[in-house]
Amino acid sequence: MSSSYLLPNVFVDIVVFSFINGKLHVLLHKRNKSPEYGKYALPGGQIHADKDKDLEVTARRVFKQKVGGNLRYLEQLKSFGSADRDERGWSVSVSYLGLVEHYDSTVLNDSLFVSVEEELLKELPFDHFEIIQEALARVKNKASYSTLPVFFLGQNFTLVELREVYEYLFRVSLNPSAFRRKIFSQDIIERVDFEEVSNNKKGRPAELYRMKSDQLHDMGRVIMLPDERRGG
Amino acid sequence: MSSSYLLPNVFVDIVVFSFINGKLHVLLHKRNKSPEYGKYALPGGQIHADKDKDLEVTARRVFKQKVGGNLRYLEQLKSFGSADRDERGWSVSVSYLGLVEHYDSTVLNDSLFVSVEEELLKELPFDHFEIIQEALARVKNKASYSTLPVFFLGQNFTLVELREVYEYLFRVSLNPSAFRRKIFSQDIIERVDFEEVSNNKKGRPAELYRMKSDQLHDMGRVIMLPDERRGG
DNA sequence: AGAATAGTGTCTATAAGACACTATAAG
DNA sequence: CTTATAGTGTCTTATAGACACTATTCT
Repeated sequence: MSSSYLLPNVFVDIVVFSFINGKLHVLLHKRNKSPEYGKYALPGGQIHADKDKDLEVTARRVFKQKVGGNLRYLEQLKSFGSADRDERGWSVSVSYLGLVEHYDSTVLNDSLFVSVEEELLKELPFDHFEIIQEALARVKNKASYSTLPVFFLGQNFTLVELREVYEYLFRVSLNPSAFRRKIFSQDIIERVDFEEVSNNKKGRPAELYRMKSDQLHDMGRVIMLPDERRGG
Repeated sequence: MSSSYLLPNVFVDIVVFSFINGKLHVLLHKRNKSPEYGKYALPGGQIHADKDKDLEVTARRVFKQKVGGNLRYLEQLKSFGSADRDERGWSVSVSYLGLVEHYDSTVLNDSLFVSVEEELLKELPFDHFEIIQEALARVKNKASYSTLPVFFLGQNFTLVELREVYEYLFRVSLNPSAFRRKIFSQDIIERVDFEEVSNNKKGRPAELYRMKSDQLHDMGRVIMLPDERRGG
């Protein structure tokens, strides 16, 4: 029966990634409660039984309250539950993966974006480093066969911008010609005609594109990964 | 703080698939508690805070206690949590996906295997039908680019058996020649030399193979799916 | 004009699909 | 020998990588 066993604490934590200055960043939030009071950690919270219809609602509410901004993409990542991940006892973290568009500043509210390559992430409280690694693996895996990276960009984007996200994620240099062919062979993006200039740089200005629908789209395989894919 | 909000009930439920008589089956277990006492549902249970180190241990314990047998594969599927999935109030089901080898019988203990095409699955308690659909999607997705289907088969298997699992999952007819080429182009299986006969059927007996390691292996893409892949 | 960046055309290499062919068993 | 099933060889087709070429902007 439901009362015969100790109930674990349940939290919903969110790994929010953004692509800033050519590198992937993860959003951390300063804790306002003990334990680990005042330290930076993944934004998270508990279920409000009266307000939250389901887990995704909890995730969106936590993001809105603690961080704010426009979540371009959200999916459940994985649940982490064990006797020792939290000093208060058995707990479960239902973690979500969110993607947001590039922000000019790297600081907002009590939150900040930190490069995922930052060594200090290993010092995060609880198992939040492990959760971030899982989220990174998910992003790479999904990017390898889908248009996931468009959610790092604005509504309109250039093919060069899109290609650079893939190139960063997989540490490869993609052939511009093959990349365009791959993208166009699917019926997923369309030209934004009006106002086609995009840059304040030199050189030929790039054409602007946008997704035909805001959905994740399978592309079969964007690039060949040497030996990396794995799924959760 | 941990005490300021109502704690949801947390369950661990397992979707166990097996490939029996050419069709995918899911394992159901007769409930020995209310609610839904005596009805069939996914095998599941609660966390034993003293015995269970983490969620996967809980899943394996539940499987062992309620069903028993050799779990060839286990991975976390997804967590389902909402205010109304269980009449007792807010609850979270951390669900797992398990694969077992074909059983001769379809009945054991208080469990039985039911074809995933069975209409009656829609009548399962809670959101168990939805969980099964999610598990099915995961299996198909993962099978489309990996050797996941070997976990439906025994230690040794023939290429025809393996191909038939793929063919069933994707409702396609795969080219035997192309299939062999694909499998052998990866360095993942090896001949079992001794005792190479495999059948009591007519025709040329098939060669036996086994995985070189018991790990899931990425194959890039086994077949082209028309438009189906999606990930969780 | 020259530099810088964006986009195209085309050859080649690789892998998948089609399908006819050979191989090994039972009756 | 016939039938049934397993496995091979090879032609064709689709797609990815390489890379030279054209296009458009700025100074």
